[in-house]
Amino acid sequence: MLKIHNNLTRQKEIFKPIKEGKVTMYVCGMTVYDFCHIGHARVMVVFDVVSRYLREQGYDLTYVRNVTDIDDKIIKRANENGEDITSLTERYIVAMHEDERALGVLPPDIEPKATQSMEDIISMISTLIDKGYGYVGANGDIFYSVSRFEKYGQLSGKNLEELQAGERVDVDEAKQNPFDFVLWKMSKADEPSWDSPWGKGRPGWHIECSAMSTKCLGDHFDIHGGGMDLQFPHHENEIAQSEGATGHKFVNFWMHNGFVRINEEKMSKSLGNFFTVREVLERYRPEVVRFFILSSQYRSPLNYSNESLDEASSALRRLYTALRDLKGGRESDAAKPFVERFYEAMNDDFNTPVAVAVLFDIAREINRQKGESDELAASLGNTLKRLSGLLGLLENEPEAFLKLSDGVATESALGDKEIDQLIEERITARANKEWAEADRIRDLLKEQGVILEDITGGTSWRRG
RNA sequence: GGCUGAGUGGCAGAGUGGUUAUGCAGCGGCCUGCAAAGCCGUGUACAGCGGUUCGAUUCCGCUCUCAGCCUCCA
Repeated sequence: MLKIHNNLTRQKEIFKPIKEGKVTMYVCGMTVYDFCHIGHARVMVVFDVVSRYLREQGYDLTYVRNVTDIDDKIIKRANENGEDITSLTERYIVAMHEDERALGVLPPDIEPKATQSMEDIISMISTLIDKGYGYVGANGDIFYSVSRFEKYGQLSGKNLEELQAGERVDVDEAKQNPFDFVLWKMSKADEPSWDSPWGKGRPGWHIECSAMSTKCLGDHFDIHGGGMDLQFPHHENEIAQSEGATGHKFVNFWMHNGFVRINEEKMSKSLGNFFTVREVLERYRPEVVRFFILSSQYRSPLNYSNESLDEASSALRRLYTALRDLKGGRESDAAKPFVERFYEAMNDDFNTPVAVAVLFDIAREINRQKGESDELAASLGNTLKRLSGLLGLLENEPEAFLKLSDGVATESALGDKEIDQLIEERITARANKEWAEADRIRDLLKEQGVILEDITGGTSWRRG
């Protein structure tokens, strides 16, 4: 029985979809004006695992993740580059898809773009105005009147009185209330714009998600996800807009993933302390990054450092080492306790660190069985591969994984053929009990980052 | 200031009212020509102070510390 921590109630609740057997999920995606950083990677990987698991549980899932391709930052960046916003956003959408594929993230079913959803956006704003939630501000922009929406603050646990006490909100004369937010922003002469009943302009940030999610999934859907920082005001505003416009409940389960941190501080564009996915992938293999992300629970903070990535790499090597040299075979009942624990962990709000711990327990059992019962070892190996596959892990060939190293430094070192050649020479030396020569070759390879393992029936190698 | 969340062994990271997380690193042993890998064993961990309890790291209160949101942000 799957339980999900619902941020609307701040507790774990038994997950029950609106329509039996079907799940509808919307995740706030990227604003495409730059490369994705590791924080974005976490959202992608976390909800990729959620979607894989829901499907594995037999649900017919529709997974929507939007692309924000019109916004102030995009306009600013395009101006700085002296290019059209479309050429800017298209370039970064391609880059985002490359990053996703590299990380083994399966694409969402629908990936709507704000610029292609103008009709729905305008229609929702019209409805909001008709229902008295939207008004024309002193500057011509259309605003949402938060005081009209009684439940405003339900998701973030804030109320308007407390918010008034805050000092970080701009006083804008055009608004009736400082917490009112823009639904439609009038464009200046040289800005990209779309026609609307209120004049040429562009949508506010929050309205696009309300419009696209309800368009793709209906007025009421199961899961809405995104980063912690979107909880307020973005998701709060989405609820106000959607429920204001449709008149009924918007989303049942709200899921927010924790931040990636660097030195205990949030990684973000504005702080400038971010690493892009492609920078990290120059140094670590995609699966290592994925393992790193899944080694902590999705709601916890995740501290990024080279040490953590190195550790993820070592840990993954242990799993692949267990899978090495296994024969094929079917899964057996012997795996049952492990399988049960794995599902129990996943059912507990996607507790991937515990699920991963089970993978290590299976690996230990495989290692014990190797030589004892190769059949059982192989069978457990299949279980290990199946379960890790649900996390998008261990999908490479063990030999292939072990023979590659992280980083580019060792790429230019010895090629596989030369390594095999030296190993042959060493095998001959060992056969003649020329230990000094055998050790010389082993040390030589070690200097090149190649570690030998003499196992029964031969010598295998890996890059350390 | 308001509102969240968190403080676990050398590090990372789960979890629990009384019993082994798991991984990385360390130490001892087995295996090995020697290694590597693997297996076995090993570390008096739960921020502090009170309270509830037969018993609390786990529940309650207070204190301290950290992070996040309250402005764009995954």
